[in-house]
Amino acid sequence: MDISIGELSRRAGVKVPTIRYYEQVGLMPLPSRSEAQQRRYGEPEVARLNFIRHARELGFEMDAIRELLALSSDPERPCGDVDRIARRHMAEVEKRIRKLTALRGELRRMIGECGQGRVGECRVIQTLADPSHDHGRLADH
Amino acid sequence: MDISIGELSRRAGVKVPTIRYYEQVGLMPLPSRSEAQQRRYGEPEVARLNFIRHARELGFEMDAIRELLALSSDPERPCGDVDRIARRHMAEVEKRIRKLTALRGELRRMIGECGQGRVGECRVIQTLADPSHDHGRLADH
DNA sequence: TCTACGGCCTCTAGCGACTAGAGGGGCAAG
DNA sequence: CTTGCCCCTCTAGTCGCTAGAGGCCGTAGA
Repeated sequence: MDISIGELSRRAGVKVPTIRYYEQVGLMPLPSRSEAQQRRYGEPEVARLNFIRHARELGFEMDAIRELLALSSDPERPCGDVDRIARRHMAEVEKRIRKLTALRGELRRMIGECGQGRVGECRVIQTLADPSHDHGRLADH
Repeated sequence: MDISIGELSRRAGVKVPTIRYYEQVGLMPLPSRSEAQQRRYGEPEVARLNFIRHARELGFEMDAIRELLALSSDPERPCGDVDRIARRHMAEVEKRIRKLTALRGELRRMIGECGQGRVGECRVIQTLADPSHDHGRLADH
């Protein structure tokens, strides 16, 4: 117990300002304070912050992490909700992969057609200037 | 000629506030104005905005688009720079695809292990709580 | 004793690429 | 005369942080 924010940072692999930010947005609880008003944490906070970091690394959004944290606090609850959140996120990831793969294809084609001549005949520029393409809404990466 | 911002928006497939934003950040030029101070555009602006939209759909960042626009204005220049920008961008896209594919793999494994029991035994929660994983820096999508 | 260092504190602003909203003007049709 | 539509400017919000200013506190070395 009685861990400073710096040590929590080292133990969970999350930067100090990020921890304070998580506190601000309610992902981390308001910690107790030392006499000099410094934050003090314990093992539960280390675990919680590790959970958050790992979920962020897997690309879960903060709202989803909030849900997952709430769900994980009740071990008796059936884990259908957890599963649903994870599947929803995976569907998002797969969508982004499809989108990026399509982009890569078009970029590859475009670059392959560039004959290294002058900009006036450059296929890259011409492709970009051609208004007939439409890839639906602007990309979300 | 003498196209309103609304018609430019329709012709290029870019929302009106976005056009004004592009003007603000210097991607689109300051247009001439009607007597009532409304923006008036011509064909060159339609082409330029289409170029921008298409490049954005391909995921180019605004700085890269600025460069591409500058390069495309000189047809005599050899297009090595254009090619370099496009290749750099494609390398970025490929990096993101690799990252997301790795994430998908881990999500799939995690979800596959969930026995649909209670949260207490849920593999999804356990995997997230396990601090031993480290995927390097937090994901950039 | 002075001073440098490191860690902690709060608060504010910035990133990219928009999007949303407030609050208003002007013009044509019904 | 009112309704609706298009246009204007300006400000603030999105997401998940990150960077910086400015300051406190305690210790260790010269």
